[in-house]
Amino acid sequence: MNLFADIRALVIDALTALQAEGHLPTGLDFTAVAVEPPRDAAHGDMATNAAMVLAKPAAMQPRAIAEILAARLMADPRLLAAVVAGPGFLNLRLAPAMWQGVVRAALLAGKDFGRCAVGAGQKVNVEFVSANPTGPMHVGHVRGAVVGDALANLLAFAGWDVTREYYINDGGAQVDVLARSAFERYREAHGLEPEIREGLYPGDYLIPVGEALKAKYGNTLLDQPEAVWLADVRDFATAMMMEMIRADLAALGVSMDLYSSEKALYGTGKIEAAIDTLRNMDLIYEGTLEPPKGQLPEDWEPRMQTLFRSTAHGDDVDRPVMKSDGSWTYFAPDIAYHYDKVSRGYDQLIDIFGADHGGYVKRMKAAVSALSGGRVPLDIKLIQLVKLWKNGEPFKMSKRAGTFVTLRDVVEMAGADVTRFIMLTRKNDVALDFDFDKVLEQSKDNPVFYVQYANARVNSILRKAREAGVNVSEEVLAAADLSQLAHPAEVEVARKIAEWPRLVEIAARGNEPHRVSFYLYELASDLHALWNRGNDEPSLRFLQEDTAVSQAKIALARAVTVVICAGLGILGVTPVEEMR
RNA sequence: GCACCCAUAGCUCAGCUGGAUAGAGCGUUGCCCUCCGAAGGCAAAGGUCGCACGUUCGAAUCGUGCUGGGUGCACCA
Repeated sequence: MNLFADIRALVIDALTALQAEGHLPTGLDFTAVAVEPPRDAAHGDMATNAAMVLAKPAAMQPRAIAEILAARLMADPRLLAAVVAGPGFLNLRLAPAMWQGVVRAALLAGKDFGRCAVGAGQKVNVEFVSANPTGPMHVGHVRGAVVGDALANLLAFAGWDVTREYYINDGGAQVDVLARSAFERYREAHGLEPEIREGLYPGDYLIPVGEALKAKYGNTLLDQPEAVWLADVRDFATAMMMEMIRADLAALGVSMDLYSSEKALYGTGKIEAAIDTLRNMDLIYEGTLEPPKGQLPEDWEPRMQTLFRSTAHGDDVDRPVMKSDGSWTYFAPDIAYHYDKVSRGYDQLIDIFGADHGGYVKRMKAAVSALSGGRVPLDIKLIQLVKLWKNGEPFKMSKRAGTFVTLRDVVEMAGADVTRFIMLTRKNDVALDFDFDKVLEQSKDNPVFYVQYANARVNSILRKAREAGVNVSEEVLAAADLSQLAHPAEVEVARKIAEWPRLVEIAARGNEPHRVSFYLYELASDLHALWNRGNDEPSLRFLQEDTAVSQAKIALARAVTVVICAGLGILGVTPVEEMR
């Protein structure tokens, strides 16, 4: 249930009735009519802008519309008051039973409270992480992994049919470098001195790969030329790297539905087919690009290449799909890969990229726009950098890799739950500070702690209630006499709970999982505030002499954790039942 | 030179696809623990929403042009 949607429907009904009675002209478009929480709670429970957005098309004064709408709405028992305010706002005061109904609805729905169908079962593909299979995942990947995973959870919760996908970049030059690096470790495994030349991957994580190569091939590759072993070693090493990456993702609580391989596109005609499709639309041509404006690169020279006319779909310049030597650019298999996703019947594609891929956005959107005939929208989320801090200074060194901080370093130091939550406390296109000292602190400054603490407090209430012999089973709480919850401080909490389904919709529509984190923090604050008021006003404490009253108050608290658990579930964070 | 992102309180940041007097935390200041729910609570001060035009009943939000910061910019992946 979404109380805001319910009340909006009520407003629309009233407007329609007013039309039928001739008080409003017919043919009005109601899509802009909104029912929202007012910024200031003193204005009421909900506010509608109906009169203002309809004033012009109806050729009436906004306040006049608001007046007749208010009179009409007052006939409904669900509303206590409808007051015209300001330029034509209509402030609505809901009957207490409405808020109590929200609490009950939350208890009955449990972990599914807020689940909705705005996605309408549409198929959406979320591609994220897609780290090169050349080493362990590092900090730079963590945020993208968390955002992608949480977004996928969110969309699924809001009624989309979600596929999580990882695109393995195993077709380019970097996996050849990996193979050469691994080969040196293979030689090392045979007691030879490895030659980690400039440009090879120096990390220790390749030592086990060398050992494994030895176990598989013995010494048969030792003195062979690269041409003999490159392909085999490359496949072998890539597979091992992917094992490691899967384990890294698992440590962060991320699992993929599908791993797609770039290499698998080569030699199958898929790239050719995708390019041909574009060619048939007259979007592929042989040509020469203009030199870049401004400072000219030293070695610039005009080159005849195969180009994609991405400018026809919003890009700034056309982009090469084939190099002058006849091999594909990186863009070509990417086009084929996205064509493949489109062909698989997705209604919507989402790519989660690092911020350094900003220059890639327009061409990728152009390709998808062309290949899907404009049918499939592609949303690309660019993930800004995470800056790590420890002891008041930037944290750069990894004990494991020596050079870069790995995902494992972060998860081991902060824990997967804390890492995930903090990574979702900023919108994706803003840089994020991750301070190991602060995220582990047990204080109000730390949003993870604060939300978990709220959950733990409620669990402690439930425990105490049971000890006191109060029945707080799900059934009893859901059936409690909630008319006891009349105090403004309690209604405030119920009001926040009522916002949850609406927030899910907004966050899902905008592909913005970070909204969930902020909402949970606010909800936790409201619960803590109510708890604190119990210090001064014993009547607001959750445990009362009267069992029925206790049950009503505990039902409210329990509803808070229902929402916290649902929200944390979307974030992929485990709720904590007890603080230690 | 071009493209994309960012700019909101002293600091770190929210801000609901255009709504009312722009919010929260930290910090600052002032109150509140002999006891019953203080790993705290209550209250106050603090803003030309980077700047300038424009769109309209109404702009932090949309458009244009600037300023400042970040990122990326020919066959690299």
